[in-house]
Amino acid sequence: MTVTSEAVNRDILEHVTSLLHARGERMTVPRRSVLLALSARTGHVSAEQVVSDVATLAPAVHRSSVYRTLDALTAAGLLQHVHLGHGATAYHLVEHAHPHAQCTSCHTIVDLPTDLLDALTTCAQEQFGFVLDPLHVALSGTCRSCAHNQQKPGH
Amino acid sequence: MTVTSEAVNRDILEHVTSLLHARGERMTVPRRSVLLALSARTGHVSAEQVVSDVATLAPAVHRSSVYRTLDALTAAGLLQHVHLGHGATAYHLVEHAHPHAQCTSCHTIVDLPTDLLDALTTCAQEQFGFVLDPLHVALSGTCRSCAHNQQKPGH
DNA sequence: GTAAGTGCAAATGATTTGCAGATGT
DNA sequence: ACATCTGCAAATCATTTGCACTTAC
Repeated sequence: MTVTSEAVNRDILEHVTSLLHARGERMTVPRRSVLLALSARTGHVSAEQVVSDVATLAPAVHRSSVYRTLDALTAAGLLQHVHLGHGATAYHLVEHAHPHAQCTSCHTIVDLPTDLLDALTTCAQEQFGFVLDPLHVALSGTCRSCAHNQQKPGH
Repeated sequence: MTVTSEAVNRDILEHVTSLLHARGERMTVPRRSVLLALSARTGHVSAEQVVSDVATLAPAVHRSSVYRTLDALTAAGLLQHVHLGHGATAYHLVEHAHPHAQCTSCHTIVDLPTDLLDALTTCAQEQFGFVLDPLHVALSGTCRSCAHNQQKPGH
């Protein structure tokens, strides 16, 4: 399992490196570390989460380089971010792309199936000419367990 | 028209005052100013927008009082806020409640009909037990004119 | 009179930026 | 070599908070 995931990481690194080169950009220590940190976590990660993960991988890497790397990888189309109502932006590799919803009470992020917003997207497009990007902001509401446990959601 | 809107404001103020009193809270200069500022603008306003509007109405009112008032009015159920992907939170009186979408390119906020997310809301509830609050975060995407003018949306 | 609310200044959290020096290709 | 990146420190933007003082009721 460990060997396999290392192999996967190596493939990812090679792939990303050539993508960056194609854009006249470079593979550097901060970028490598951010990629490792991101692929080590399955889901959505905040920038600060990446910062602290990277801190253990490569302590010399500065917080601002992490932010810049996140931007660079996003520009390269490898990364996406979701704006959460509460708190910081969450990042994830594009492979895991899917819509999200965040519980306003416990702040848990719920993953939604890719097609859940298809009808809405079509509708918004046809009726308003608005081309939705359902991945860019998390929906908001109350998750199953919070909905059961309480009447007055927070925030 | 001016007389009418003053009358409307007076009614709103009376209404809000009694609502606050019912909660053991008070009607104060900052709160009055914030209400006036909010009702003067039809749509969604950022906190900083309110701060600057209030600054002309009542210069002594401090920025932090505006934020606290915005919270208080929200807690009292008179105000709602929408988290926008780009930039600050937008506030609006509950009367104007409806879903929003923000263009990632020009950052315009588009108002959506109240029922547009009904199907999605039902679906999320039935399939995931997630109770959506479609008003709490703005959807994201590209507005009609930006979609026409370009292929590569910003942000 | 007294709790609720305020102004102020300082703190916070997330993110950005200018710049001089380091590094990938 | 030289442009791309980085580390650092400082700046910024939106918002919050502790505290002594006002004010609405």
